[in-house]
Amino acid sequence: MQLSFDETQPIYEQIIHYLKKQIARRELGPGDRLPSQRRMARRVGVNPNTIQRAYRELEITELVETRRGKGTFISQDEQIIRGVRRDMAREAIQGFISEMQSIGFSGEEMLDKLKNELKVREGNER
Amino acid sequence: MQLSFDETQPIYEQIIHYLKKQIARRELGPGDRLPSQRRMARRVGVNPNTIQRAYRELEITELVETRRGKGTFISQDEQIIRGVRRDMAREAIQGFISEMQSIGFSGEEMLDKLKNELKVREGNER
Amino acid sequence: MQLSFDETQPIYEQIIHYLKKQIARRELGPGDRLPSQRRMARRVGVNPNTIQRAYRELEITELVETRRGKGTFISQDEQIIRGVRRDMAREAIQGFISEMQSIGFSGEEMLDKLKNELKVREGNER
Amino acid sequence: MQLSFDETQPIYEQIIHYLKKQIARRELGPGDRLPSQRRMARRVGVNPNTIQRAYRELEITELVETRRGKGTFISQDEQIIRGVRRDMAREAIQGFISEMQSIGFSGEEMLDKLKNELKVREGNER
DNA sequence: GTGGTCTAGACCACC
DNA sequence: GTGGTCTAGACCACC
Repeated sequence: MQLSFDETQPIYEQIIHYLKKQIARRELGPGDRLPSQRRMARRVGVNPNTIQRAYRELEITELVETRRGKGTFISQDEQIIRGVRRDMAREAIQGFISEMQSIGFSGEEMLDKLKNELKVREGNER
Repeated sequence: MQLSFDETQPIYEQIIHYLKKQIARRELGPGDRLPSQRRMARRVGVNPNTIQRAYRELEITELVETRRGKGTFISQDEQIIRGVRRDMAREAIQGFISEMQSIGFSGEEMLDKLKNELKVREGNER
Repeated sequence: MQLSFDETQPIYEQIIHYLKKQIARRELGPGDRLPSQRRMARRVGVNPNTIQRAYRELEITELVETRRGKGTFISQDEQIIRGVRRDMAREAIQGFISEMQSIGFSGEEMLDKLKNELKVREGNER
Repeated sequence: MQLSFDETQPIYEQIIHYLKKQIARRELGPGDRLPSQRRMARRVGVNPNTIQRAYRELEITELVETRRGKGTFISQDEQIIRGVRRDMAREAIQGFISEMQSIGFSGEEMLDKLKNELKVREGNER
C-alpha cells in the first residue's frame, strides 16, 4: 500500500480508496476481518486516529461493520460488496470521458489512444 | 468556469487545471492575455492571492509569463503549448488504466466498458 | 540570522539565501530538520506565510522536503546538497567577473584588487 | 542595455546601475548629455516616469545635473566621476568576499577559483 | 489598472 | 505542534 503524503487528498481517503480496491478485486470478501486499527496504523505508518476515521467512513456507507471488542469486518451483504466494483468502474470511466472531452478529444480518439497505450504496454511485458 | 469548492483539491489547483484545459482546447493560445489576477478573482469568487498562486505555478512550468504592470500571458513557445494537450491526455489515460487495473479489469474489459459508455451517450444525444 | 529589511530583495528570498549558505557551509546537512515555519517566523520576526513561501521554493528545487505534520527537512540526496556550495560559488564568481568587466577591469586587475583587499583584511585581523 | 523585468530589483535602479557603469567605463564623461527622458524611455521600453525617477536619484548623489529645458548632464566634478569607478569596484569586491566567506571559502580558495575561471574564459576566447 | 510582497489570522489534516 | 490553504487587506513598482 502506497500513500502519497505530499498529495492533497487526505490520508484517510487514500486508505478508504485502497480498501475499496481490495474489495473490488475480491481480495477482501464478505465477513473478512480488517486488520485492527493499531495494526493497520503501524503497517501504513500513520496515526491510529487516521485509520479510525477511514474505518468510520466505511461504516457509514455500510461497507464494513464494527463489532466492539471483536474488530472491523467486511459487510455480509453481497449486494453492497458487488456494487463496489461496479461503482468504482463507473466512476473511473465517467471521469476519464469527461476529462478527455474537456481537453478536446472525441470518443473515437479516446478509444484509439487507449488501445494504443494498452498495445504499448502489452509489448513491454513480453 | 466551475469550481467545486467541496472537493479536496485546492482551489488554486482547480484553477490551474481549468486553464490548462483551455490551453489544450486551444481556447487560449500563445501570447494571449489571461484575465488580470483581480478580475479573475472576482469572476471566480475567490481571493486574488489564490489566483496569484495559480498563475505563479503556471509560470514556474513556463506555461505563462507575467510582466509587471502589464499582465499575465500564455507562453509564446509553441512547443510548450502543444505539449499541454498531449501531457494531459497521457496523464488521463495512464490514470484510467492504472485505476481500472487496480480494481481488477483487463485491457479488453476496459475497452469494452468504454465503448459501451460512449455508445450509451451517443444514443442519449440523438 | 540577519535580514536587511531595507533592501530591495524580498524577505523570502533572503531567507532562502540564508538557508542555502547554511547548507553550503554544512551547518545544515542531509536529513536535518529546519525550524518549524512558526518558530522560524518568530525568530526572524516575520509572518509565517513568508517563511512558508521560502520553504516552498526550496522544496521546488528539491533542497528540502516537507512532511505534513512532521516538519521540513533537508534533502537526503547528497548530490543535491553537495551541489549547493558549488553552484553558489559559481554564481558569485560569474557575477563578480561580469560586474568588474562591466566597469572596465581586466582579469589581471580583478585579481590584483582582490589580493589587495584580502591582504588588508588579513592585516586588520592581527 | 538589458533589463530583467522579472527580477526583484526595481527597473529604475537597474537603469541607475547601467548608467553608473557607463560612467565608470568612461563612455559617459563630465559634461556629457544623457539621452532625454522620453528618448531613453523609448529605447529601454519603459514608461518615462521610470526614467525620471532614475535621473532624479542620480541627481541627488550629484552624479548628474538637470538644467531645465536643456536636459540632463553628467557632473563636471572630476572627483565625483572618478569616484564612481572606485566605489563600484570596492562594492563588488567586498560583496564577493563576503559572499564567498559566507559559503565557507578562504581567501586562498577565492583567488584560486577566480584565477581558474579567468583562465577558462581566456581559453574560450582564443 | 497590473503584478509582487507581506501581514494577521482563520481553519484543516495529521501528529 | 506541524505544514497547507485561504481570506482580507495594505503597500509597492510600473503602466
